[in-house]
Amino acid sequence: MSSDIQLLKSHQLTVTPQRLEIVHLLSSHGHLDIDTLYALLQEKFPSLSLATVYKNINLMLEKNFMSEVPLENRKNVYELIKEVHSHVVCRECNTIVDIFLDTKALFEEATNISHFQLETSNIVFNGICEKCKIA
Amino acid sequence: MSSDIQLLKSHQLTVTPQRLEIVHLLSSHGHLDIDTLYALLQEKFPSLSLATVYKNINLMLEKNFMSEVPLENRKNVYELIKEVHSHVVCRECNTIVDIFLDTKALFEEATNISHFQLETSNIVFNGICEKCKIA
DNA sequence: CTAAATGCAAAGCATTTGCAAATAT
DNA sequence: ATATTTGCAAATGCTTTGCATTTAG
Repeated sequence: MSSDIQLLKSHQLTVTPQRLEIVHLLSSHGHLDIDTLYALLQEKFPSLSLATVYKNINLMLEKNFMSEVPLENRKNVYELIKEVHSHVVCRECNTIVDIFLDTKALFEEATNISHFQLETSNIVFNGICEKCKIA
Repeated sequence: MSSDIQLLKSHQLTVTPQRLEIVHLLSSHGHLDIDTLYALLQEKFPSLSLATVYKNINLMLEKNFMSEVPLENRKNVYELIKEVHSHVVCRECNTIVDIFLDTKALFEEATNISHFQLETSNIVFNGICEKCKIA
């Protein structure tokens, strides 16, 4: 898709087929860890090197093109930068869902208590999703 | 301190000098990553093996004696299990502060939006502490 | 005395680096 | 044509494992 090309260019990233596929996979899957991303990329580029995936992830992190989400008991996952949001993780099927919460009050509370000048937050909820709850 | 001994015993952990020092360091420092913990332990036990530190951390995690806190752009830190709380991290001096927030409303909001049965949350605020702000 | 923990060395993963060949602009 | 990226292989770094020795209960 040409919007993916624009997205890469707007972040000063040279457009390569490998990078386009990374963008495509991340926008269709939402969040992926390195190994899953590599496995999916290999379907399209069997000779792709894992080193290339690492290099691109690091580059894209530097360019603020993607972000790294640290999770408990799991490898970090990566997602394209988008509106500020929180995550909900299913402990059973590992599904990660984005949720948009109003965190203003909490942010203020945290500022008042800590006396820090707060800039960002990372909020993750862990539990079990509807499907897994039934099963 | 004998309370540290009781703490270990109550979690079915054999009491060793190395473990007592781990408890002592964690209760005095609050949060430590592996390397810092290892460095501090070596002051008291110069021949301590890093493998022993890893083994103990894993054991203590299993026994729900300590917990692992994943942070952005940093190695995980470890802390003794205590009341549910959130963390505030200074990007300048890396100080980590515990804060006790009322997250009930947010928890409910997240539950309503996601339809997950939520169990735990991990809330981290990043910013700059008072001392570093001035400096 | 028996079970468990420690320390060391080796093994096993994860991530990064260097460089020649290929590709993007 | 030049600069950048890719893929490979080697290097580095982090964590776990196996085993002999020591320590705890």
